[in-house]
Amino acid sequence: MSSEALTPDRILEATEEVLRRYGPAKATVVDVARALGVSHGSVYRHFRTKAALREAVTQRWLGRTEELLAETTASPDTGPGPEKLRAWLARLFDAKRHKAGDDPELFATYSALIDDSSTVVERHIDILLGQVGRIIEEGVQAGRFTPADPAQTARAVFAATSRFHDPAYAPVWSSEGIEAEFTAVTDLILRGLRP
Amino acid sequence: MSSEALTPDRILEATEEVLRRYGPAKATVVDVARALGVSHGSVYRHFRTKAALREAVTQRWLGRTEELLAETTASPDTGPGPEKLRAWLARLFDAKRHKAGDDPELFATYSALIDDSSTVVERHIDILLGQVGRIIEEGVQAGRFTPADPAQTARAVFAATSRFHDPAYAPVWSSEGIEAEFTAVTDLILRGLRP
DNA sequence: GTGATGACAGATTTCAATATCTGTCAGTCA
DNA sequence: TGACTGACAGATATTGAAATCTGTCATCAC
Repeated sequence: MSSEALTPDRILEATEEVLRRYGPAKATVVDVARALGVSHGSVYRHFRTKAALREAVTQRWLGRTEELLAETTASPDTGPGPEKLRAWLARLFDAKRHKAGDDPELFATYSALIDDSSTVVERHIDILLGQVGRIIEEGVQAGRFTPADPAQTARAVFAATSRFHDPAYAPVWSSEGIEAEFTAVTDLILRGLRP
Repeated sequence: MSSEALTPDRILEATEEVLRRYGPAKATVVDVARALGVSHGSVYRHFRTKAALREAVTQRWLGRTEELLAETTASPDTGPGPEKLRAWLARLFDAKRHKAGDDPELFATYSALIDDSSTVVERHIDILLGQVGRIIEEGVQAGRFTPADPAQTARAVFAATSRFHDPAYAPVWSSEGIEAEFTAVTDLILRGLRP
């Protein structure tokens, strides 16, 4: 029926659209197939299970944030160490907050998907931890951070800022003093990292 | 029927027992009344709604942790500032971890109750924040912490250690490197607080 | 009069019948 | 030949009728 070949990418595009429309509870593989004008059997040719399809679309969503933050990680515009780490954390918080605030339903949808895609989430966190680790390493080499194991420190920084990136806390991201709280926590961490 | 007078305390005792037996989804006011050998109308004489009963039993549960930590807060055994704050955070983590690990079902039960007792939880957090604030104040006065607004700093410390006291993270409290992670985060925070 | 009861209305939950969905695969079509 | 289809079995979700629960209150017992 369709003029274009059926590719994993087109299926993911359609899945996103169907999830946006029906939400995670109601979206079915049949819906996705219908949106593409094919039978659901064809979708199963590209994704072995519905869970695999959901994971792929979740990975894609998380990947966008990873790419955005990779820019900050690689950018030479912000100085090494404290400036870059602060910028990175602020950008992560900002990205999450906008995802949650701009389209709460879609955010809730992906939060639900995330709850049963633990492998994908672990991969995502590993990538973010890698970025933080590199920023810390750079800061240590520039003499702006006290020397310490970058991976371990990255984990601590990430854990200490959970409140500002873990979707479980999304409800408080729009509350009154959240910006001040973010600044207070970030300041505390950066003070803890200085030589 | 019963030999003793029906008091709020006896009702809370029975409610805890019923919750332990049936879980939060199945426990009914009728069950509580049956456990006490009275009609459910009598329970409503002491608690206006089932929600009020649940909140009271939740408050009681959280209160036990508050009392435990108040000991550490008031104790002169640990030195002021870093030592006391570290001891307090460790004890909080320990208390939560044991609650979660020793009786996972009961912990899940109270976690569910907590989800719809936001007022009670806010009060609980305020009390804990007050304790941390006092420890910080004491530390500042002893010259062991850098001067700063104690309430604001307490909030930051509490937020930065969420991973080790928020029930949402209970699943990771029994994982491999959690102790090392706790130490890393605590070290980072204490470094950030020093003068 | 104080404290407890249990019948009751409306709200909520349970349960089983019914419908829909997932994942497979033999067969179709170009 | 290789992408695609659609009928199918077993699993999961929906639905609505029946059962249970919450919260009230007229009445009872001491």
